[in-house]
Amino acid sequence: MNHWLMKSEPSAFSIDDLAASPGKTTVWEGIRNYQARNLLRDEIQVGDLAYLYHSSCQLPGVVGVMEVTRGGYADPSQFDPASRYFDPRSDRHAPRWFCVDVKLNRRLGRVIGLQEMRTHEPLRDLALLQRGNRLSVMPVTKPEWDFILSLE
DNA sequence: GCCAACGTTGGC
DNA sequence: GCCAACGTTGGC
Repeated sequence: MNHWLMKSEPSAFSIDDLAASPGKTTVWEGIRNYQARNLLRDEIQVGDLAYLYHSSCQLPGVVGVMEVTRGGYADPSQFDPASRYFDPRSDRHAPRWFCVDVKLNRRLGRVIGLQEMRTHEPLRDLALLQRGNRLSVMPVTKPEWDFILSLE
């Protein structure tokens, strides 16, 4: 089993949205970055766990744990002209973008903030904290995962 | 709202 | 294939 961190702007999709429908599966759609796409398509599998990270908000940080309920499949929104994620250049027979399904495992007791994480030596190599990182889906090692949980 | 750091696009 | 222009992300 692998561990991940997925970013979302809470104004678009937040932990509250996930918590509003317990047990419900959510399509993690709209990722339009090739590096993240490759992770969604090739690496992320059913049973993997992912931290939900709130970005571009008052207190950026990790807010919850999600579980992957379906591995990479063609992101339906790329074919939907009504979707903000529509991509007219994508071909149904060779989809350009992929998504996964997730459900909320649990909300953390508090936000593990970005600045707080920066102060901890065991998180020195955390992908999220590297300079200029803009990936919206990124790997988290098991030790990093456990350390972040220990901060709760 | 600012701006640094990217990624993407497109002319050549 | 290079690279300038442009668009986006995301912390502050």
